[in-house]
Amino acid sequence: MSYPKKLSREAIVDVALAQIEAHGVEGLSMRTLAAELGVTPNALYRYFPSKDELSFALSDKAGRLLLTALQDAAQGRTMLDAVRATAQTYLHFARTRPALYAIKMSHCRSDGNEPPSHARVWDFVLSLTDGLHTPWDREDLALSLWASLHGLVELDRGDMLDRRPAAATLDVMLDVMLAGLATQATLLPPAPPSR
Amino acid sequence: MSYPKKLSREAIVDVALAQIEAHGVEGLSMRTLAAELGVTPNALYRYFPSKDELSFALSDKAGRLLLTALQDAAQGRTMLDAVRATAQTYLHFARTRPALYAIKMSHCRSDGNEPPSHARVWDFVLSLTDGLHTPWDREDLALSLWASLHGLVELDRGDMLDRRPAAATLDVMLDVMLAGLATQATLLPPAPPSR
DNA sequence: GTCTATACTCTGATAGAC
DNA sequence: GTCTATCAGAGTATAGAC
Repeated sequence: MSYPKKLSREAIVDVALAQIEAHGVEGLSMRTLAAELGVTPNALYRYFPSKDELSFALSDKAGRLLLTALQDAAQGRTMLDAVRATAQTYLHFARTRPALYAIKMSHCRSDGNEPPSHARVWDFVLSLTDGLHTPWDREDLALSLWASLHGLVELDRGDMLDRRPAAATLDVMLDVMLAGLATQATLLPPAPPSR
Repeated sequence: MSYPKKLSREAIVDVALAQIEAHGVEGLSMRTLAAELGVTPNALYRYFPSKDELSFALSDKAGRLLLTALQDAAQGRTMLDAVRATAQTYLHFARTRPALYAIKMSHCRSDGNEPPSHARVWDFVLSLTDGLHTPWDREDLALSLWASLHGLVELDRGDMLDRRPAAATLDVMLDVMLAGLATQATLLPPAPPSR
């Protein structure tokens, strides 16, 4: 046939991810992406109805990469250690792959149904508090942890940390939060396997 | 002369702020802004060399509004109460004026010298821990608080709170952090005046 | 069904006339 | 100090070639 298939959703996503890691999230354009793929811009629209839909797919893929990193960090650790290791890995991921992290977080706003990878990351963060009994709501605790991590990442990205190393501030943040948790925790059982 | 003066930096900033509050940060364009001011787009470039410089000025003004709100909330309270009230006001400001908050936070990245209002907000947050003695670094503690607040705001904005009310999660977050602080605090003196 | 060609509208930004 | 004219680049809709 005359127009052999050149594209696929996977190929587009892969090249797009490479493009945002190389030139930032803002540096992704349908035109340069198409050029990189050796195709005219509108060919992409056979696979993604809009740039937003493409970004959604990128967010999903980035979320899966983040989830894997977090799971690896937590595996085989007791709960408190798992929280620390996960938090450090979260910060490290966001610092070393900022564009990936940014697109993962920038497209979670659901239009109806949540992105699968986003839900799975959230489930994982929530699972970090499995078996922890406190007067506080577990979801609120997990959200507090996540918010603190995300906020630190964002302040770091915006150079708002007053030239301090993010990792040191993270240590203090975790010290305070875990000390606060310990004041009310009635049970800290051995870690269930995280994966 | 043929072209009498119609504009000023203040007038441009005011109309631009109204525009982003009405249509979001993305909804601000030099063209619609100029139209609103009854002027052609390029007239604005006499006052701001680029859109980025304008955004910088908007960020600064928004930062001053936020600072005032936080100072009012803390005034006359003891330290722990001031922290809670400030945090709640911070969240409220970000939720009720999301575009203002977004532009305040999106242009803190300094190209050399920090924006004045950003520095003043940071000084204020830092001052909340005045007189608090713990083994932890005061700047790290203040940054942890700020990061947690900012993160919560961002998760809320992105609909990532799993349909929970942000204010309730904030309460838990503060409970945990303040409990953690209390385990190590050797001195919690009466509040110095916050303004 | 897959891709190309053309074109429309929007954006931020520049050059030079009045 | 503001105007007109213009540019380059973005997303994307439509029509048509194969």
